[in-house]
Amino acid sequence: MSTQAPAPTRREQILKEAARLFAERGFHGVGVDEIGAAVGISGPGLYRHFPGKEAMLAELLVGISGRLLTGGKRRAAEGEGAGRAPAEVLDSLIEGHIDFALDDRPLIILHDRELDRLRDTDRKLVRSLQRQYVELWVEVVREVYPRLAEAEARACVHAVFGLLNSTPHLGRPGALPGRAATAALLHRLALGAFEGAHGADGEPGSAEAGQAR
Amino acid sequence: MSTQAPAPTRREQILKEAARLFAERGFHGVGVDEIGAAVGISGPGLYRHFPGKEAMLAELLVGISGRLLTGGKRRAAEGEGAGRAPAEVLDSLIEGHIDFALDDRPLIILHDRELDRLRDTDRKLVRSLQRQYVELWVEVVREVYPRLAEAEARACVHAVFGLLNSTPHLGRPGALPGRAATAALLHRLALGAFEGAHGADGEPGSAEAGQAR
DNA sequence: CAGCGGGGTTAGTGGTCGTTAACCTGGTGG
DNA sequence: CCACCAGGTTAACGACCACTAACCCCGCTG
Repeated sequence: MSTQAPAPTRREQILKEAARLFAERGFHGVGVDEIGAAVGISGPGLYRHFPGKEAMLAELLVGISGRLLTGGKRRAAEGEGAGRAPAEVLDSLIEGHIDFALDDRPLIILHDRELDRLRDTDRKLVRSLQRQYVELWVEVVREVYPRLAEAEARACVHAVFGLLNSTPHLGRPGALPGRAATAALLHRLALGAFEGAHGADGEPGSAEAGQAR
Repeated sequence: MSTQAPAPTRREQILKEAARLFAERGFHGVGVDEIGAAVGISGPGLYRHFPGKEAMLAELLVGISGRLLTGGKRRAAEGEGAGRAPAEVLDSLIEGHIDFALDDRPLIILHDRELDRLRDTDRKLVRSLQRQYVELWVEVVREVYPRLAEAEARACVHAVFGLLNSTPHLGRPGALPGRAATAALLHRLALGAFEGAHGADGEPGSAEAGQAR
């Protein structure tokens, strides 16, 4: 474990504090002086590490989107390589996303809150990564719940993301017993949501309109 | 229906456009000139209607928090007055929240995104309204799913709010067939989530730790 | 020991933004 | 006809803020 955290570099410190501050007060609500102060240097010293304030946000958002996607891809590949059932792969995806949501709360917040503050090129990259991540989920979900049309499945995935990403809101008094219990509860909630969506098809006549691909 | 929309007053126009802009670009990302331009007047003309930019945000957030709470109270009272089962009351709460989420997307976004930009007094008021709304749900949820400890139920409610409030994210191509289908899907997702949380108690030994009150 | 470059510092600088001031106008009641 | 007032306008002010410039220090390496 000592190789995992070999004294964080200054860049990493800055990114971590910037993420926290951006999540707390919004991108426009935080000044570079505050970010600098949070890591012990002051103001324009940040420009020795980043070309600008927006570059920090970009790196944060690209980073988390990329890590989510690669993590998801790895889990999907593990399931496909072995003969694992799709339901197990979905379990694994859910677990991975919960880990992110619980361990990187500020990033989860930024991830769907400050995307529009990026330059076009960065924003497109992040959106592309996010879209791939969603489509990864959609494929797995449709294997597990084949009665869901593609559009329905996508809506379900977005909704479950909203559910899993709600962790920031329940952090106030450390309400839940512990991390493991919270993770287990979120897992059950997510699975239940998919089950519920799959259960009855709601209005008949709306489902078969969505062609498979 | 003509009495419902008797030509929107200027104040209402301003609030509506301000909500849209705040939701799109964040409170700090929108200038008063843009808000004014969105309603056909320009810049400081807004100060004939509001004492300042923050007052607009405050009115928006207090408004939606209040409407959510009063709507929830009404639905709970209707269920209690008649001999309705708690499950029906929960259905009604879910339906009401979905209506808000689908009809007032910008406000739903602001509601959990820009709360910290308010003055202390306003923020406390909004938080109080939000807390009462959550507690209303928690009570109903615990009647329907009595095996949930209070803290668990509260976490579930927050998570389901996250789920229902995810509607902004799926709006891109009008993915789902129509409003009714989307609402039905969200309803099934929410109910399924509660069912999933209630299903197996996860780790035994963690549940009975949470005292009822 | 020279030099040099990574990583700081403080002092501007230009631009944006919320807010105020001063002024205008068209309708309305006495 | 006059006073007034709700609801605008433009101009300006002051604060803030991202970013740049100029300078500095110190641990290397040759």
